[in-house]
Amino acid sequence: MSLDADLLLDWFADTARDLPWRRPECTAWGVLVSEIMLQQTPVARVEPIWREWLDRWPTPSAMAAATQGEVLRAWGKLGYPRRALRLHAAAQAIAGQHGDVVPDDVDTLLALPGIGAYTARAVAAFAYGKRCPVVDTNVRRVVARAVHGAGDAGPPSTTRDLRDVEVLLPDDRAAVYSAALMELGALVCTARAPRCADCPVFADCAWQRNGRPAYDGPAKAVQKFAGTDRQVRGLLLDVLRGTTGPVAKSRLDLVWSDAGQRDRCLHSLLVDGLVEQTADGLFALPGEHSPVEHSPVGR
DNA sequence: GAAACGTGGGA
DNA sequence: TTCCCAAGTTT
Repeated sequence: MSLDADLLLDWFADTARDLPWRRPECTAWGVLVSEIMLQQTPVARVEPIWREWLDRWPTPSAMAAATQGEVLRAWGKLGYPRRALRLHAAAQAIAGQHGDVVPDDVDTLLALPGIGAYTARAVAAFAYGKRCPVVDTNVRRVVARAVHGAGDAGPPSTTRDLRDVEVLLPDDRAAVYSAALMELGALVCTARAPRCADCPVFADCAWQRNGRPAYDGPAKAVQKFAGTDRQVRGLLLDVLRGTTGPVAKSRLDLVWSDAGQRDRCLHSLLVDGLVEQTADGLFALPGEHSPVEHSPVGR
């Protein structure tokens, strides 16, 4: 059983959001930037930052010439700032080794930093029209329901997930079909309270035929945030983003009362390359000041 | 395969 | 207010 491609494509043509990275004039670089930003981050928060980035850095080589600190500041509060560092590194690799052209094949894309199974195929499909399965959380949910008749997707398995979608892809317009599958999951077949009355493939849906059973897979782990290192790292980085020059450790000490956790987080940020210690012992975003050579983190 | 990794909005 | 969730990748 499969999902009617014509119904889905017609629905997509009528209903899809007019997102800037879907416009025909958007470059492959614009698509890549959008895909990295959209990893775990909602469209509404990505769109304004994406516009700033494409205005400021319209090509991989333009971004490659920026410092890491500039990139991290421009990333702002999108979250998971290592994505910004990896995108910067990817831009340098594309500029230096691929003639400033975003690669169009999945394996070459996979070799770039920050690009995994989803993003590589999303770029190949959406920027270059390749016929390859593009599987994100939306697609996994749509397939779990409409094809397998389950209440929701179980734990991810890249091999199985790719195969599940591969067999659904039509021979032509496969890239648009993938975009439509994602859009369906984002707008109609949502995690909570799906809008089945508006679904273009309602008639094909195995979950409906099954009597809409509840999800019966293993419980999904809920991520805590308050009090975690993730929160503390975010607070530390936010200080450095908001200042022009390097800051003293005493300034960073103000963001969290637990000294042990605070120092552990600062150290991990240094290890991750998100923060640098300057020659005079201050702390700053990387790439904008002469860094200390050998002795990290004083106390 | 599990855990770590930011942030904010909607229910 | 608390909890869930949002176009994942890396180790």
